[in-house]
Amino acid sequence: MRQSELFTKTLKEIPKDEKSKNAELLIRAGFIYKEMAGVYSYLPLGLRVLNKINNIISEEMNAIGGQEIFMTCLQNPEIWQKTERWSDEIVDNWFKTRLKNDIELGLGFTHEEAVTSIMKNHVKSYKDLPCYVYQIQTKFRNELRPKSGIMRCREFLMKDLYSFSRTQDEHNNFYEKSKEAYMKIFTRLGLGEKTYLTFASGGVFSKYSHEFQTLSDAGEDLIYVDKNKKIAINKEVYSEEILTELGLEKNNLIEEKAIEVGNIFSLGKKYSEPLGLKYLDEEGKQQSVIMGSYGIGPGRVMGAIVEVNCDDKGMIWPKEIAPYQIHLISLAKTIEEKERTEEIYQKLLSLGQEVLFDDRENLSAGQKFADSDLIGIPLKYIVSTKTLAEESIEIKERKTGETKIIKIADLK
RNA sequence: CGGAGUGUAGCUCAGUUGGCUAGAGCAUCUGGUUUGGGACCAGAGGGUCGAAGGUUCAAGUCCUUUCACUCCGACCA
Repeated sequence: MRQSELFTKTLKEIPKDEKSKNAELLIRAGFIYKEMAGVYSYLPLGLRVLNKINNIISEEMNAIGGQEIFMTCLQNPEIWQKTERWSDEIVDNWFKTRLKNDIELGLGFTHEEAVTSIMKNHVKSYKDLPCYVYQIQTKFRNELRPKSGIMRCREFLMKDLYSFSRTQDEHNNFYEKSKEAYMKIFTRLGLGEKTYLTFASGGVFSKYSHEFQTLSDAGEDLIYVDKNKKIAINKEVYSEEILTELGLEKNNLIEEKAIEVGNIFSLGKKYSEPLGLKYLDEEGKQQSVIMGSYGIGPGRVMGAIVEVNCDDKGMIWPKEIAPYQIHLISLAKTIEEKERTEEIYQKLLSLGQEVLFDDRENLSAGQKFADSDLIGIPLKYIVSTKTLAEESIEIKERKTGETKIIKIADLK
């Protein structure tokens, strides 16, 4: 991508109506646009990152047997009435709207009811189970107070997987597999070291649920972390009882603020029973399906990555999700130098590299470097009179500032 | 939803006890000089002063209502 053709621009100043680091940097770098509080659009650079996050999540969900679907935002009240989640007294963050004929609809804040209805058409026999479906789709939650930039929105993307199992053992088996898949995802996203499996309140059908919490001062949750055992307890369930249950000692725990980047729940028959999702077992008896739900918010994850990986100059993207791998910065002056820089760009493209090419004219080196630092692409490839004279390119790492010189002929 | 704060150019802000044609920096456009860490000179375009109503000879400024945004708290199935 030629930066001269990229429609987004960078801002020098901090937007007044954003205090969170993630929104400040993402807006300044032109990754996102704030439509209103808790509602953000993704611009080209931001969308590239978001898509890469989604791809990693999809790959890991596919790897444990997930089948991708795409459900609707608009929700039929009938199924939600069956689980008693339609009422505004019980669920206080519904967005609701109306058809022309005045019938009420909802904008989905989660999809247990919807997915269970779909599965009723397809799950009939024990032979159809277990089954795992997921989607990456927009959710709407009428939050009283959106905050923390893109980390707590009224409209946001969510990966939600739903598991359908025959027995509790079968469910538990998948539940454990999902924990591993989640840790793999967060490791690939560059959050592995700071992300802890965290015990949290479970709801009706299990004692605990599990959250994945990334340590950060920008977080909204307080957790107690055992860094050696790589485990944490959310303050909401912290007690003497859980300490003994998990074999943890008070002295080894540190209180930390953290961002909830994922969570997994055992749902039991909470939704399958009221909605009638049943199958016939080997003996021809009807059984209710045992369910689980597994969420990750890709937008929130993107915000968390910015919070955890930035410095006073801007963002620092991990390689696998950077909008581009290489920021080719042209400091060429003469026409001949510009042509040779263009050749380098073409060569990198032909090698299959993802390159943002800063080919903008009449900008000082300082401006280009400052923009590059803000955008946070992992590697700068700097081409100037000096480097061209030596048939070389200077490579500078965004994270460490380390530089090295390579020959143009050695590009790969 | 309770508390606090802020709304003036695309962005960040100034604007005195109400006073004449509402300003600056950044960004944008033109010309020139620059070119390895956010350069400089000259000129130009860009405003329903968040909105509605009111007081006044006169309102960005005072009053009433309202909307939006930020932060703290509550909430987050």
